[in-house]
Amino acid sequence: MSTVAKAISLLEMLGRGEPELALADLARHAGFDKATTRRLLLSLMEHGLVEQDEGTRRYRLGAGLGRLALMREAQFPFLRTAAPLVEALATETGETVHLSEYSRRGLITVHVVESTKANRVSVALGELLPMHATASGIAFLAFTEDRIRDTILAGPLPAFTPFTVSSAAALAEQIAAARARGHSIGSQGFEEGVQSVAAPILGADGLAIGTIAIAAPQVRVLEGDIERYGAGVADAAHSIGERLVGRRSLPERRRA
Amino acid sequence: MSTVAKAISLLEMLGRGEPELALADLARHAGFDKATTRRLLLSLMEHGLVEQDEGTRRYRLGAGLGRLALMREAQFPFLRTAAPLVEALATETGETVHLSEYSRRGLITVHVVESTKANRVSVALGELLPMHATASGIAFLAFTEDRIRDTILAGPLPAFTPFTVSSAAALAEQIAAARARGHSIGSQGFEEGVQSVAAPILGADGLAIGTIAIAAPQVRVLEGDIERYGAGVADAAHSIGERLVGRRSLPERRRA
DNA sequence: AAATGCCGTTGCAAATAGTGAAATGAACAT
DNA sequence: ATGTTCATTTCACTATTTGCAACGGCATTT
Repeated sequence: MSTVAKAISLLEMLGRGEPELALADLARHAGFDKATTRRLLLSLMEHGLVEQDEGTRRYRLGAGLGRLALMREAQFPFLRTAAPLVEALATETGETVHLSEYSRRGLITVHVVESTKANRVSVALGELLPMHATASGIAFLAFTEDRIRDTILAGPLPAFTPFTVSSAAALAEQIAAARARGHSIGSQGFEEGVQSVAAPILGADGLAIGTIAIAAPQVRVLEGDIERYGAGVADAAHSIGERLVGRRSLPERRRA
Repeated sequence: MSTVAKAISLLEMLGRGEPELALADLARHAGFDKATTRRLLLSLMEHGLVEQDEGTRRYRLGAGLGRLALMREAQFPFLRTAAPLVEALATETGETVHLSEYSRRGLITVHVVESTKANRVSVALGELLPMHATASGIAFLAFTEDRIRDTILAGPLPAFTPFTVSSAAALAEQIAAARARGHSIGSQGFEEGVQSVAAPILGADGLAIGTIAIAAPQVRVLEGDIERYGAGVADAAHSIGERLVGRRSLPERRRA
């Protein structure tokens, strides 16, 4: 395991769970020596990625992360571009709408507008969505490179509910259906009683860079809603993709 | 230089300037070997902190940074708490209001609401504000630990304009005045023709964790405005501090 | 078309940086 | 007071990281 990987795993550990962690806890959970852990944290603190409470000596994520995230957003305004469409769709449907972006580790929930109804689906910001068990994941897989899709199909497919699609064959089928349809349909794959619909947001190369999804309590999803929602997410995803590609300040690619 | 520090310096390099950089450029600017640079980038990519364009093979900041930043914001909701107050102050004054948070490297601009007037002050999101040359910096230094203040006073004080306070003695005086007044006043220290006023946002321990500032073109600042703005930022900063400390979901500290 | 230059990628020996056990000291609980 | 827990420091050891050099692909130039 590379030193950099260790440092990053500490960051993730600090992100998940308690707002502040003590050195000993971090070392124990990470499986590193206390001395090692501290040196890594010191390096991270040096650059503002981690902060230490002066009083309790405990560690937390630092403001430098926000800075890097802001700079990325300035270079590639995914959230700023997509947020208005997410909000519009939420208003239109009255259900929870969430936006996610692809990263190596999975789909990251970057924006959520929750339904105003009492019985609603809640999605945590920053949550990592499993590729095989969510509508967003399926929608993404349907429009990504073969390499990524194959990796998921080959890997483990843990079941989160009794309804999770956990065979590679069944998953491949769902992906193919989503590709043909333009949007995916997820039924209680990640959380019981939740029905969702998602569409891929395509980048300049025609591959998915994220997804937009509607999630609703199953009991509220009536005849025809799925189709309406499907059209809704597909439209929104399309608009986001177009705005993103148009606004791109990136120099043109070599190969298109 | 630790490996982790090298990796982070690559992140910062990717953040500053061009949205995407080639391996050779990164290696050249960072002063690392091409092979080393690539291996570091590979580690960062593994965790989603960096992404690579499939076509051009160039690197950019990754979505994983946004994830970590979101998790931090969930644990310590600085932006969410402060943003409404920033907006209110901007509406009230009609001038640009910006919010910054302390990090090891300096004050990070995390939120900006620009004036709607044509002649206005623009502040870039994610920008690092120099401690000695901005109203925000002075306000922060006036309410932080001696250690941090002394480090700045001992360090270099580069002049950004002919008006930048660049002697330690003069700076110490400004800091003392700001502490007595409760807010700081900056006059063309960072950018010519810009007048600004800032107040520190205090954390649970009574030390500054960030600042809120109003920045206006000097020509528009009339008799009495400085005092009004000073009271405005001080009030806003106070409200933010109280909400932040109150809402804190952190366990109580050992030492108060 | 052949050649040149640039870039990303890979392999390998040398060396630097990272590692872990143990000791120290400070804070807290009993 | 005493014992326990935790952060911090030290130091010899080892493994990871490093940089050179060579390779192959791609684009532009001769």
